[in-house]
Amino acid sequence: MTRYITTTLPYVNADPHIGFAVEILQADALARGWRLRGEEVFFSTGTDEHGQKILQAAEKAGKGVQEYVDHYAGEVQKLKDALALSPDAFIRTTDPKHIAAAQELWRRGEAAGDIYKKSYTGLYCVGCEAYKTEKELVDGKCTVHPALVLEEITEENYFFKFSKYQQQLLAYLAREESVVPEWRRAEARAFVEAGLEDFSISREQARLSWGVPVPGDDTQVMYVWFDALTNYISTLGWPDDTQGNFKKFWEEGKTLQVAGKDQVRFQSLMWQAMLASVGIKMTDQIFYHGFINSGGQKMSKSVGNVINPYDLVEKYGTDATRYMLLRHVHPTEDTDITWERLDDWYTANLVNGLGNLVARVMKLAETHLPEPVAIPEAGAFPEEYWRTIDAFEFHHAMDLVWARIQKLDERITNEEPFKVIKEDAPRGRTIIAEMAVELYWIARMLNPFMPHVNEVIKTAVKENKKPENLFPRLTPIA
RNA sequence: GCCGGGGUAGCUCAGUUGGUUAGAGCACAUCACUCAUAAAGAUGAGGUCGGCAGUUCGAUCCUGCCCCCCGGCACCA
Repeated sequence: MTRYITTTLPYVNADPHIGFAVEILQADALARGWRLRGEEVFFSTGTDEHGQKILQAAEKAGKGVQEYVDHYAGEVQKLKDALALSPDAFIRTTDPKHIAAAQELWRRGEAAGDIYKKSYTGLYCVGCEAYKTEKELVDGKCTVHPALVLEEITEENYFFKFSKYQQQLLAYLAREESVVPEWRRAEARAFVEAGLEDFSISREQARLSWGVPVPGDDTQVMYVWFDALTNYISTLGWPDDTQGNFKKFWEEGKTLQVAGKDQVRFQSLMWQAMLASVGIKMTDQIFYHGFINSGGQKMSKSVGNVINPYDLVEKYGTDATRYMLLRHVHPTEDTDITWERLDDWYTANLVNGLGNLVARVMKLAETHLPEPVAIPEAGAFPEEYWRTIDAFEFHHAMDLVWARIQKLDERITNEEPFKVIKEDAPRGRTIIAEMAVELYWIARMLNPFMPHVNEVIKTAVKENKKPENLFPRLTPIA
């Protein structure tokens, strides 16, 4: 089976957020896990670069908008090395091919009779040069420009016939697999059952200049997310599909989107309706992760509790960061992360746990085994291991690994090979060899989660050589 | 108000699609110190699984009611 995995695209008006790091790591772990099982995977991610907010942020930073988005797109792309990601494609919504795809999707939606013009009335802030929703206002004023009076403006926009797809969406959501976790599917259903209103998908060019032009109407620009959602198929080469990736991975493969819990409406409803409109298969499965908080609050600059992915990598290293964000962040619930907890996990599970185990086993092996042990055949992972990965239970998959780590530690304590070797050398060597093989197994199971550590341990066992410390101890601050 | 999530060891959190001893890390106590990252290991103690009632041979897990915390209730993505 071929598989397609994609994340949502981060909006490039800030540095990469830890929440996105979690999302892309989950996607990466799945991609690596499924490849390990022998499946063909296409893993895509990228950046969302249009919209008035980005234009304003660029102006505020005193940069040209293209220069600005190039910079942040670069920051996101740096995550690939920092987090050891394995994407097959990186799509930017400013790519000409993507823009052409978004316009083609529009034309086909229009041809299907699902796009029409209607007047839209909203509260417009001249200072922000943007419409404001009631929720964004405090005392009826724009929070950024409280001195200005909001203008009620009416303009003609294009709308998408969302309401037409109520029944199709309900049928889609009836499939158990369509939304994970289960209760989010119920949420989505309740929303659809309550009735759907058509939504606007364009703005006047005069008010939203940084976006994809509406085909055949120079005065209008696509509203950001109509353009952004198209990325999931434009990255595969739709509509031309000269390389056949769209056919292979979207039409014939199993498609999976990974997104944050606030995305249900956009990904499972609006985007699916858009696909239905143009006659493209709906996404097979969408997995929604929870959010990361710190110290009981949302991370924010003003609170000063922001922990960003690059901080983690700098302090703990790439694989340790992957470990912590995949094992200790609950896949679907919100998780609270503090530096104290991170240090705790790092020391307990990696320094004292995995790292120390590798050191003690490989020291014994290197000292007492005349030659490397025979490496076990590939394949034959425990059933439970695949079950947890397929169910997006990354923390449980790793619990299985750590249970084996503890068992091996226990065995060393109980069987005392370092003592046995002195009294009965052949038996001592047998015990140590078995332990080296078990260590190799542990490494193999770490492949989707800690790709570098996976390699280092396997190499150590194959060469019968104790490696450098995998996880240096944190130096306590006096 | 409606919908949803959470309330599990001193702390931070997993888990249980009802079934003999509910798990991890930290902290604490004990053992060991010969293999291992000047520090790793093992063992143990510690929980009326938010409260009350019900269903059941049996409920932390199901049902009802109640209390506390958090999130959502459409064009910010």
